[in-house]
Amino acid sequence: MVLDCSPKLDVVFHALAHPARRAIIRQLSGGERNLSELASPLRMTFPAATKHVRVLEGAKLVRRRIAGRQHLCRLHAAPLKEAMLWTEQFRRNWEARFKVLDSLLDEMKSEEQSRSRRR
Amino acid sequence: MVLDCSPKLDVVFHALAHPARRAIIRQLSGGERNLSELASPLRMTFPAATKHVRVLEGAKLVRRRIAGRQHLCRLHAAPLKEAMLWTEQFRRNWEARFKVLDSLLDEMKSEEQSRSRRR
DNA sequence: GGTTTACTATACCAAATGGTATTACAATGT
DNA sequence: ACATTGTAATACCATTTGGTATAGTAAACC
Repeated sequence: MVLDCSPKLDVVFHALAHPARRAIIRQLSGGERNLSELASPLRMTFPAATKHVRVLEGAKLVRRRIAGRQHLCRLHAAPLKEAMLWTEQFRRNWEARFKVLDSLLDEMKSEEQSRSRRR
Repeated sequence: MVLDCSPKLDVVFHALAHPARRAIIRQLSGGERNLSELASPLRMTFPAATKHVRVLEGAKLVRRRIAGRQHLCRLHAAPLKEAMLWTEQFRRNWEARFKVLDSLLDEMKSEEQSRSRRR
């Protein structure tokens, strides 16, 4: 079970709670970018933009490698998965036909398991 | 496409970025609760707890109805779905076998389309 | 060598956040 | 009538957040 008190979830959800940081994530989903490339589409100063990148690094959503004078960032989306798993727990609360979906989910799960057994 | 600049996502992700609020959501996923019930398991004063409930109401995640002197809260999980849809966009970035999944997704999409054409 | 270029660091600010304590009020129980 | 319960409202506090301006460093270029 995904615990509510996970400090990871705190920082991940907080990192996602700002449009600039979500825009950065979207940019990085297209591949590696340096800080200038990430900052330029944002309507703020460069230092402000790099602060947002630091927040994303704190949430382990972004990793940075230094190449000469450029700082190249890449997305590490694994924490997003954990965030989604927490959210997923409440799917039945927004899904009207949740019984149908639950059975479908179970079906897919068992199918997945039998597939991995065959491997 | 789910836009990064949606103010809804801001407030929803922010609402999720606190363990107390996630605990409240989990409690409410089990059904209606009044404020005292929500506050008692949280390690904080009552006013602090009700502030968190207000934040959740601001994110449209919680609705309140007043019955006598009790304020009964219920979960309205729909905004969680939107948050998950945004996150879902980056599934391929954490999923190793994303090509397999993408083709599966396309398959489901075209199946869905042909179903809606038949309707 | 000197000038861009890419980025960091620091200081500073206003506003929001997360909490407390306290007071007040209305509905309920005895 | 009175005490208790469930909640609101206010004031207050420390800390964090999101931004700016400015100065500084280090690599690349002419």
